[in-house]
Amino acid sequence: MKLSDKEWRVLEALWAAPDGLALGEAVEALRPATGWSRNTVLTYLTRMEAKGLVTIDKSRAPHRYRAAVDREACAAQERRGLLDRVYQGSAGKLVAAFLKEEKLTAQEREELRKLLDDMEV
Amino acid sequence: MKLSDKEWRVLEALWAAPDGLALGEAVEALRPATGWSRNTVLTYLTRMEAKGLVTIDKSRAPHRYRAAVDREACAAQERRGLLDRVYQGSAGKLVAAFLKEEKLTAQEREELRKLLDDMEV
DNA sequence: ATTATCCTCCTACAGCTGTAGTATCTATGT
DNA sequence: ACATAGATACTACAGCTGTAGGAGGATAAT
Repeated sequence: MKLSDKEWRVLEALWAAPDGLALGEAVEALRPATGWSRNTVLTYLTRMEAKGLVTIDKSRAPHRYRAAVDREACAAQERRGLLDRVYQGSAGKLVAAFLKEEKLTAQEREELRKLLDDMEV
Repeated sequence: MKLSDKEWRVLEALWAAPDGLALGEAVEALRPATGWSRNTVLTYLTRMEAKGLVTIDKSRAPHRYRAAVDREACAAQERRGLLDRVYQGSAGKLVAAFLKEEKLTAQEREELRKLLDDMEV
């Protein structure tokens, strides 16, 4: 399932709330970054339920909205998408491109080196 | 400019042909991977011209279609999109995720190590 | 000249995405 | 009991995306 930019924002809000959110809470959480009206948020939530991205607990009011997909799984899909579309599956090229372009802290570099070492075996 | 999956395929075909392609050539290049009809290809090309992704040299027939955007620039945008959307801009996390997930050849690992070393300064 | 191919242009149409508005129902405060 | 604030459901509508079909002009082969 390919997520749009905006769907990511919705899911981020839900992932940040393990017990789910009521509509009002979701609106509060999303408004600062998006400026969406309450109804826009509701539309996203219901459409995303239809797609299996969100579950809605309707057993009491207000309904509670929860993410139905795992964040890391979604992240993995996005990574895979980029890898396949742009780098023909070559993780080496892709990682090299990131390293060339982005600044990393000394600590991050250390960690990455360790990861590379672990792959050695 | 956010590219769709299919637009990437079109651009890949054009990037592979520095002198541009005539429609028939583009169809040939794209058909195996996509199965698109000639008109579908033409629709992509003309829509993508409107978006500034493609240039069409109409000075003689058949027109020649060329990529109007740079592949590396597009790749950079895609990378940035993933980085911002999913990793809040933390290249370290993103690269770590790739390293954990993907297998790299010894040579790639060597090269990445060198990149990390170069960042040291 | 005729016919078979290309090529280009214009049009179409359904599904998805972004962004709501309206109407209705339901607690809640007074 | 009544007004108010939330919540939910239903509807809307424009723009983008995927995927062509048909018409008409240009070319090439016979």
